[in-house]
Amino acid sequence: MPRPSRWPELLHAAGQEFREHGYEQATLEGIAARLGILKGSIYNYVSSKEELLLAVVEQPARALLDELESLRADTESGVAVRLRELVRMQIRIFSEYYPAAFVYLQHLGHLEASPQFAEFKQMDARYMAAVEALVAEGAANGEFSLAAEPRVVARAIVGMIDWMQHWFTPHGEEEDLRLADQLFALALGGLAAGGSMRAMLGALPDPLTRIEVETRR
Amino acid sequence: MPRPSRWPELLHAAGQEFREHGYEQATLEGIAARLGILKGSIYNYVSSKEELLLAVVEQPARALLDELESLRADTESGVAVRLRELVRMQIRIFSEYYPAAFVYLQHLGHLEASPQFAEFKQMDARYMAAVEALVAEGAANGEFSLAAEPRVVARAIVGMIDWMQHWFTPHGEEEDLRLADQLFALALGGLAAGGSMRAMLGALPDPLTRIEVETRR
DNA sequence: TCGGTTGCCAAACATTGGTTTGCCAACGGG
DNA sequence: CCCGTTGGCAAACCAATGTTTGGCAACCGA
Repeated sequence: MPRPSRWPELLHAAGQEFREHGYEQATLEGIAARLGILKGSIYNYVSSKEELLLAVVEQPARALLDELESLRADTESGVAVRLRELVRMQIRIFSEYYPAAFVYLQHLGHLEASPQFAEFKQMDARYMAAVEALVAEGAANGEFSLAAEPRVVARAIVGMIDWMQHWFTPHGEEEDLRLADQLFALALGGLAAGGSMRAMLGALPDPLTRIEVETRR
Repeated sequence: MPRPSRWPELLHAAGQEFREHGYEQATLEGIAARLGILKGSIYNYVSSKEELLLAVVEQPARALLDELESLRADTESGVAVRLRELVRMQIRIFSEYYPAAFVYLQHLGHLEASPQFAEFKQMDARYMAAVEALVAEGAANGEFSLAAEPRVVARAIVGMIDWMQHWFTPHGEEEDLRLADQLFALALGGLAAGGSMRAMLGALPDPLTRIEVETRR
């Protein structure tokens, strides 16, 4: 029988297991079982469990920063448009790298704590700073009219999105986009967005097509 | 030397330790060390580590539901006012039961997974349902004009608040209230809340007094 | 065909950390 | 004053699980 490198499989299996049980609870045995191998064999690919977590989480994290960079390059669009793109992007990446991105969000704490991941802490800080700058820019040029400090606004928006892991499971691109635009509309116009503000929001997604929601929060 | 029951101390120590290291990483030894006793001695108070987590988390969880109940009893105030109270309440409880409430939010997943905590899962579901109902009521009576489904709106608001654990550490009642009202203003009016919507928001908190923010997100 | 490399098995290892047990000192009500 | 209760110590127990080691079979390029 053929013997291709099963590294992608391993990554996938680890992602699944980490998502279902969390990093601590997940066992190398469980991960290995998904490939039909023994736990010891995993050490042909990585030299520790934590390194496996790193590998899983690296892809979505890097994708996030990469796209953020290209978003920064966009100096033509208005701030609101760029913010919408940011929201869309984050949800798209969440879906695209699904189990991995979920794990990333879920273990931000662990990642930032471990000295192994100083790099991630930095990546995260840069991401947060970018969002904050975007908000501040909008406030400065008059597109936004903030009722709260930019730092707080930025964190609230990011939180709204990041908490999504608890109640949303990706089902497809169309739904992802719909959800992203709903969240963006909410961020932009709040609970009153349907009224007088509707005009400046542009075409809003159809609220009649229900978005799937998990029980957990 | 006197021998008072050190149960409160234990609860406090456990809360601290769970917050700093997370439930899995925290060790009974570490908790015991805070009291100057041995880990085995903890079993005079609880019969398992998980029971200790339960005990820590029970207070804030129950407080949350209790206050939610009294909020439901309020049928006089408008929906917006009740929603503001809800936001204030959640942040107040977060601060009041600080280490414990933090642990509660951080381990929602673990709690809901463990069969031990079926009760909590139910509590959480009821809480979420209440928020959703509030949003829907506001949409129905015209106070709100939603740009997204009530389920999504409710979850976004709750997420915005719950994610707070990652960047906010309580420093005092005044600041708590200020933060709560900023978040509420954001939920109600979004990024444009300072403009045309300012009137209907009433007295907004002074955005000049900076709110302390942690580095993490 | 041959030598090295790869991927895995099989089993043992080590250590952490939750849990159990038996005992003892101090306290406090009757 | 005495006995039951409480809270803690000391040490052992034990299970889970991350990690190591040595070997072997399949594959591959030369």
